[in-house]
Amino acid sequence: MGDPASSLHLTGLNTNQLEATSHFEGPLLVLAGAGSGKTRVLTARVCHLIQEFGISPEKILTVTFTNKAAGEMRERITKLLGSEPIGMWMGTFHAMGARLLRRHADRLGWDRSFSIFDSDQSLRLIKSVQEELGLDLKRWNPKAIRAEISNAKNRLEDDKTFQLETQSGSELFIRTVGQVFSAYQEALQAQDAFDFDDLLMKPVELLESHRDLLEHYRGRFSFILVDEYQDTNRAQFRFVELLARAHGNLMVVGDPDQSIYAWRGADVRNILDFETAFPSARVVPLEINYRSKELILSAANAVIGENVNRPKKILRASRKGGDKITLVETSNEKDEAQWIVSEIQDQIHSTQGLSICDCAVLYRTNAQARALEDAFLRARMPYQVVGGLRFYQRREIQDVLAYLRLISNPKDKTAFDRIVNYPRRGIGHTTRKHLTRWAVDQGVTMLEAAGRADEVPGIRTAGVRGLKQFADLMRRLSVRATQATIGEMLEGLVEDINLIKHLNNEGPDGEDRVRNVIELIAGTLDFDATLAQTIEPDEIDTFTELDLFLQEVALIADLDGLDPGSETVTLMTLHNAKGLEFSLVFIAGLEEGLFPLSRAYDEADALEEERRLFYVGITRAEDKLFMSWARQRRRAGDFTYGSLSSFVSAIPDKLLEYRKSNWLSPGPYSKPIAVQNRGYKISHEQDEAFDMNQDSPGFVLGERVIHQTFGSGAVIEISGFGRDMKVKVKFDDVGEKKLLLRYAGLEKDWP
DNA sequence: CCGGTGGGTTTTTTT
DNA sequence: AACCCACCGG
Ligand SMILES: Nc1ncnc2c1ncn2[C@@H]1O[C@H](COP(=O)(O)OP(=O)(O)OP(=O)(O)O)[C@@H](O)[C@H]1O
Repeated sequence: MGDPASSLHLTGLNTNQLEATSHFEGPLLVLAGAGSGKTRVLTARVCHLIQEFGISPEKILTVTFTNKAAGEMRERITKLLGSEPIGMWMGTFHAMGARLLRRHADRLGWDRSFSIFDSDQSLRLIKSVQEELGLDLKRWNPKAIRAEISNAKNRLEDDKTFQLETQSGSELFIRTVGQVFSAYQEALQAQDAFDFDDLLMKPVELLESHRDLLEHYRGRFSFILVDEYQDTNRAQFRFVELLARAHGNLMVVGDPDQSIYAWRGADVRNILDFETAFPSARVVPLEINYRSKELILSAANAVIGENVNRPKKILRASRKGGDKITLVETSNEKDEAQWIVSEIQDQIHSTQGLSICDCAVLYRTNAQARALEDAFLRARMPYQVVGGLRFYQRREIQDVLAYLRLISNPKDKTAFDRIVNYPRRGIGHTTRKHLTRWAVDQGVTMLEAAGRADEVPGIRTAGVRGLKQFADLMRRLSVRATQATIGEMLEGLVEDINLIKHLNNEGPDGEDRVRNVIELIAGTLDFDATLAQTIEPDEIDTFTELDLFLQEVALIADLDGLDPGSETVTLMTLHNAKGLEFSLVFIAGLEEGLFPLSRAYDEADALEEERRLFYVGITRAEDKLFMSWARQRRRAGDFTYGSLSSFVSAIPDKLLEYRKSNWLSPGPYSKPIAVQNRGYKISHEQDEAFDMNQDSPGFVLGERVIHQTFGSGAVIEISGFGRDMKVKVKFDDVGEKKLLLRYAGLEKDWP
């Protein structure tokens, strides 16, 4: 045992926190509310295991929600211990899965330099599979199919299981998904690729089907810790269970009230039933919130108390008092954004030591960031947006990365398809068709076929030239890849294909794109695989730097880009805010229909999840919380008229301070509302929205209707009202669909 | 083969 | 409003 005086990680912990931290063997559940120190305890326990119980770091596996969280935790641990926990595996489930697969993918029939497809690439592949199967993209929404496949994988159902379970009695849509699923999975394997969900599902398959590996990793990871356990799905549970079942040294930490990912397969029962799954579990509650002022916490508790479906738990504030929560009514989203910006300015001026990096603006949908950004730009206040369109998802970045992927994995047909004609090489639809057919016949990769384009029947000379040119280029790049660093390679690539010039010729957005590409190169110049923490010292030679670079890039999450030290206000969705804390928090867009989102009205579970999201938002605030809503908001082209979110009514009046924006409470210098609003055109749809009942045909349950694409069917459910009115129709051919009445263009079907 | 145009669809949250 | 796709003329 270490010297107690050196046990830095224990200082300041309360009794329960200490109990959890010093727990040694056997299952441990820390189920506690927001800001009670769950993450801190988990960090401390890792230190304790190493320092007090003498556990070697390489025996420990810690799963966090983001890579960023993993990095920060590693840093904290290093500080607390005075040395780095070398050999410890720490990261997201996806990163751990990828790491495992890098080592053993060959056992499943994949090459170890497999590609990882992000959701965009999955979608592309699904579309191309659909095309091959002759499934119309309009009628069978590829995104819906992707979601269905993704959910299945998160339930650990592979294509065969899925088909078996849905073969009989299922609607046509589901059976179609099954069909696409199989072809999609086949295509993935054919090009040595895994999608995001495979990174969770395949490791389970790997461990279940290979006893020796299971034994090995069970022995290796004698202690397993999982943060944010309330948002794990079935595949993740199984992964943990496989490794931890035998020794039971599993610590999970979470808060059922912060479960906000059920929509992507997370199952809160994982944490609720933990004691059933691991009967000998010790349970430690944490009941003191150290983050938020008492007043904020009271509001949070009142809000979450409205949820029926939850285990009650205690959460008391250690920080007494606090300012009232400011609730501000604004005229529209611009007004709201301006109000927020000027309030931040006021607060910074009036509060000693407060910096703009202590401020965060949270919202329900990414689209809301636009108006906020405008306001911040105009006020010249620095800000950073987390999420939205990611850097690595931008077209020009993906184009460049596709070149790298194809070098790393020549079978990656999705990458090939993306870049074979970018920049233009005169290769079109027909050429591709011939080439694909020939490649399949000969059993060679597309790249090899391109190199032998002159042998392929049916391709015109221009096409042959283009293909050979492309194959040559790739050959040169591959040679260079063996000698140069990634940064150097990228520089060479950009030069070889004249990318900068091409982008500049593209018009107004070109300059931005050029800047992005240059930023990418700059970022790769100092990429160091050993620092990427993805390999063990003895494996360095087994993986190429390129593979690891691509892997890291594929797994980057929105939040990983967040720079907490920089002098900026942070703008992000409520989902991204989970686990973070800020002195000042603004929750924007608190309108009925936006937050909670109108789509959540139909199901009680969905509405409760929205409410938990609100709870997460409120509990991010340390000192002061602001909430705002707008009477009028532009959403996707047309106007919506909102009222204050019903969520707010759960907060006792005495905790709130009501305010109005300048536009709404005209001071001596502000213009009257009527003048301000004149800029907005009153559209026709707006009137429609107001008297939907008169303008749109009223449908009744059981009524027969006809839809342009889906054909005829019967109305089986009606929900929502006004512009949000929805009908569920059971179509004769495509099964059940929920449609937004104002888009659907349904007609009555008179017999 | 390419680029422009126009029509139709979409609106949630993310590893 | 923005995006994606299909179609058409050069
Ligand atoms: N015993 C303690 N004394 C003082 N401060 C503490 C104590 N325990 C935790 N804190 C502080 O409380 C804040 C919240 O801790 P932490 O993030 O670990 O909570 P959490 O339960 O993981 O929160 P959430 O569920 O909201 O993510 C942190 O700023 C942490 O430093």
